[in-house]
Parts: sequence; structure tokens; C-alpha cells
Amino acid sequence: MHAIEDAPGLRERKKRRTRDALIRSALELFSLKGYEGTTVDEIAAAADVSQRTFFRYFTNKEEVALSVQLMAESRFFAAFLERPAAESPLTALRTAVLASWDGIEEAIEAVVPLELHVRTYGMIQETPQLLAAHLRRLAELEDRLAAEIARREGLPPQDPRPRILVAAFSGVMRETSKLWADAAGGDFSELRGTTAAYLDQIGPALAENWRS
Amino acid sequence: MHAIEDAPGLRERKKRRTRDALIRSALELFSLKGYEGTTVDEIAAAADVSQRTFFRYFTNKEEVALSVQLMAESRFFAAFLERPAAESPLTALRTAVLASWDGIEEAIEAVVPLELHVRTYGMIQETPQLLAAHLRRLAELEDRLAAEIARREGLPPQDPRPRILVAAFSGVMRETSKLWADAAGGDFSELRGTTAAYLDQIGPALAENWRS
DNA sequence: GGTCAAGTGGCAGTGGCTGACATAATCTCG
DNA sequence: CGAGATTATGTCAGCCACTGCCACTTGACC
Repeated sequence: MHAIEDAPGLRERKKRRTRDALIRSALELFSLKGYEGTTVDEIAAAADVSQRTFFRYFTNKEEVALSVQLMAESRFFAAFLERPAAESPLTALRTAVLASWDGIEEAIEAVVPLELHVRTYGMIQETPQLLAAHLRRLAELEDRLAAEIARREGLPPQDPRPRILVAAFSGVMRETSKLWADAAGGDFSELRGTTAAYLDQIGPALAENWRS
Repeated sequence: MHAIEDAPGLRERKKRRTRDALIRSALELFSLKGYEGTTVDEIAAAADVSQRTFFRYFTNKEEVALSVQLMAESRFFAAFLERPAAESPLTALRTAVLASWDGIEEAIEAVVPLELHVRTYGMIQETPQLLAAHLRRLAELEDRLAAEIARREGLPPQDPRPRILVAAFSGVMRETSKLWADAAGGDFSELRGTTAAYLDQIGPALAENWRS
């Protein structure tokens, strides 16, 4: 009994299965009938639980739609925390994104088919309510990143530079993510190249004259 | 008859009065009992119309909370469109913001007391649902700004630089707006100084080394 | 004044979401 | 293993945002 640490009991395993079933059912229904065209009752029924139980796993309908995305964001933030202090903030952000994409396809596939996730991402961009919720969470992430950068660099919390840098970085990420969902069928190797190229544009973007 | 062009008929004047009454009632109730603690029925009752009529003026409850903010954004975008092509994008953005603040206090007071608007702005930052809706609209504004900049500069729409610049700029604006709502009681003259100072940080924020 | 269009109210219905309570499934420990 | 504590689930009642529909009223225009 004092053997393996992470042997989850039956209860935990069941919870995880229910949660995954809810996510899968939800994303499939969304991609089939649209976000607004799908009711929570239908999702719950498809996952074989009551509506009440759905709301015990997700605080609202938005959350299940964004759940996979949330995982990717957590991975990225965790990767960022591991960057050595020697790296400049922008370099650390860049390295963290690329690192967080290692093995992400497998992590996604553990919950839903990758292709379904890509379709979901496109749906988020097109559904005002979801886009709003998504952007709010990104703003929270930006807050945490800026705070962490200020800490790393030993800056006072009022210094605006971390926030500005993070805003520019976040703008790039939003842009490349959109391209990724639109164009490719979700190939991450292609995304890497685009992202790197776009990040290289942050410097030039702030130069006064672009017409050279 | 063929006399003054913009003499609004009784019908139009009544609509405007109803709309303004709804906004005032809503913001007052929000600031009194909070956003979620206020029902649309209460707002409608306070403005002496039916709930059904409320939803003819605003597509949802969020919209009335953000209505004054929307006006400020429209002013800014209009001001930006008037900037001469000779100005660099960042300069044009900067000048447009400051210009759009001329006379804005009067424009706000025409609908609600300025102090109520300031409190509302604070509420938006604290209410997740409102913050989400607000950020989504800002993202739309960023899209339009980036498109306009690309046009001005004769860049192809895929060029990422306008978006990056706008993202950084928008980050500054979000930050200063927050400070404005928190600290001062809504004094715009102070806001001008802070904004200018923060905008000057955009360049340095992208420099590799901050510890100089 | 009469007609036409536009604004309004009332009502019924859908769907997201919550609190309360009872039941059923795991867990824990003797 | 089994009784009792914990925790997950289902059911039900209810609030509130929001919508479609239809009847009614009120400005607009000749």
C-alpha cells in the first residue's frame, strides 16, 4: 500500500473517464451541430450522465469547449517557468512555446482525436461567446507571464515593459494559432516555422519605418 | 419640410430617451447591486419599459454595460482614420488616442455621470463575463486597426507587423485604462501623461536587455 | 382623419445554471 | 469482511437571460 505513489483509486479513474467522455461528447456534438445548437442536456445524455453532473465537472458550457485548449496553455506556462534566468524574456517565451509543443499531439490524442481538436479551435474563433471566454483566459495568462517576468528580471510590478512584451508576444501567438487552425489540418511542425518567423518580426514591427 | 437636415422626429427623440434611460438605470443598478445581482427585469422596470423592449435596444445584458465604453472606442477609431498617411503607424495611434480624449468627458456626461462610468469601468474589470465581452470587442478593434494600417502602408494583409504593433499598443491601452479606473476618480488629464509615458516604453520593451 | 409603418407589451417557451435533498457508489479501518 | 464516514450522482424545483409570436398603440405622412 505504501508502494506506487500515483496509483489512482477506482473513484479517481472513474471521474477521469466521465470527464473525458463529457469532453469527447461535447466536442463531437459541437462540431456536428454547432456550439449554440448543442444543449447541455444532449452532451450529458451522450456521456450518459445527468445534466447536473455535467455542471459538477464544468462550471459552464464554455469550459468544456475550451478544456483541451486549457491544457495546452498550462503546458506552455509550465515550460516557461522552467526557462533559466539567463535567457532574455523574449527568448524564454519563444523557447517555452516551442518546448511545450513537444509531445503535445499525444497529450491531446489522449483525450480527443487531434483532428476534432483542430475543428474545435476553428469553432472557438467563430463563436463570439467562446472567443470572448478564450481571450479572457489568455489575458489572465498574460498577467501571470508578466508577473513572472517582472520577478525574473527583478523589476517593480508597475514597470510596464513586461506587460508590453507579453502583449506583443501574445498577439503573435493568437495570429499563428489562427493560421494553424485555418490552413493546415493541424500539423504542428509547420506551425513551428511560422511562429519562429513571426516572433522574429516583433523587433521590426516596432521600428519606425517599414517601407525599406 | 425641406428645412433642417438633422431635425429628428418625435419618434427618434423618444427612442434616444428610452435608450439613455435604460443605460442610466442599468449602470446605476449595477453599481448598486453588482452586475450579476441585477436582473434585466429590474433594469427595464427602472426605465419604465417592458423586459421585451430592453432586448429590442440591446442584444443582451452585457451590451448595456459596455455601451459607454463602445462610444469611446468608436471615437478613437474615427480619430485614427483621420490621421495623415505621413505619420508612422505608432505615431498615428498615439495621436489618435489623445485626440479622441478631447471632449470625451462631455460626451460621456451626455449619457451618464462621469463618475458612474468610472465605477462601471472598474466593474467590467472585475466581472469575468463582462471582461470577456470587453476583450472580444477590443480584439475586433485590433483587427480593424491592423487592417487599416496595412492599407495605409501598402502592406499585404498577411504581413504580421501591423498586428504585432497593434497588439503591443493595445496592451498599453488596457494597462493604462486599468490604472485610470483604479487610481484617479477618472481624471483624463492624468491619464494622458501616463499613456504617453507607457507608449514610450514600447521600444525599450522589445530591447533584449532591460537591466541597464 | 385615415392609413401605414414602427415601437411596445404580454405571454409562452427554451436553455443555462443553481440549491437542496435523497440515493448510491467508493473508501477506510477495525 | 462489514459498518460507518465520504463522496459522487440523480432528481426536482426554480431563477433568469433571451426569443418568437401576436395584439395593440403611437408617431408619420398624405
